[in-house]
Amino acid sequence: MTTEETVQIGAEQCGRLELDVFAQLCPSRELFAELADKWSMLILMSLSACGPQRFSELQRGVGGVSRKMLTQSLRNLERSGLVLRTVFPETPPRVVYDLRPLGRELAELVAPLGHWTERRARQMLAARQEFDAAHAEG
Amino acid sequence: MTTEETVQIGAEQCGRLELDVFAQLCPSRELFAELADKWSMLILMSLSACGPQRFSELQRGVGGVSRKMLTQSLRNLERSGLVLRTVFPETPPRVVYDLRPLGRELAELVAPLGHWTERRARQMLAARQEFDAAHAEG
DNA sequence: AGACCAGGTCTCTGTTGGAGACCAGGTGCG
DNA sequence: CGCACCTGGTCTCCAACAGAGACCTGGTCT
Repeated sequence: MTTEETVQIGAEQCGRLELDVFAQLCPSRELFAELADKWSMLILMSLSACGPQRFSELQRGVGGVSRKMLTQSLRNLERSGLVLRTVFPETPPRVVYDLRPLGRELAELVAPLGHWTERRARQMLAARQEFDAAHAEG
Repeated sequence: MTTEETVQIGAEQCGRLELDVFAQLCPSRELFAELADKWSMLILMSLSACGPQRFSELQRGVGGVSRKMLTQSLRNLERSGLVLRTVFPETPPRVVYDLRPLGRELAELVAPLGHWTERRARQMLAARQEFDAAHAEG
């Protein structure tokens, strides 16, 4: 099976019935690429762990995220129906983000990923040191 | 900055002992950022679903990945102890990648994410259309 | 001799992310 | 009155990064 065939089959399948994240042209791949991103995942985790939050709270909660990326990721999540954005027309303005059912579902799959990373971090860091040491000589 | 320094600073930022993916300078954040990436996740999913694979098989399996990114992602996964790379000194050369226990553990958390995306894709695409329609006028 | 194979690396260029300035417009402060 | 300040963004600029495609290695086949 050639690469072109794979892509074509993937596109056809996605156009008709099957959705396949492995297929470059499948819409589900686009969605997956958007969700399989550190900022999107950290935002979902923060909303899941701490409940509804304002823009600035999220920025503080997700260390190191720029306003630009926070805005962009939140827009995407909102657009795909994972997050609800509510504006309170006060002054100064108040905007609150919360998970919608779809987002809550996803957050429950993403959170374990964060916990796993924390639990296994030392092991992975040790592996890195070993790898780096082994490849320093050669 | 060495890994040691990073760990120390990160540890301080993270409250001395705790690893916290939300903290910008925590080593676990760096690991998380590396894993919360579409290529890394798709590679893990492919290895988990289809077993050990050669470089070119992975490239065919993970639609749209460039050799550069495939190499880079595989190196990272190998470095962190998630993936095992085995070279068979034949001609032409044969290189096989497989999951190590740590990688298999992670793959079992990542796979549901892919399946969820496929299962919910239509719903998310519908939400997008609605969102785009609502924002087209305004 | 020349082409071909796998599994990369190198170079160049277009896209993306981050830093920091700017904006709206209502409020308190002097 | 004039001015700074608040939030939740947007705009601009530059550095970093991802992708496309050329090149490499070195052994076999024609």
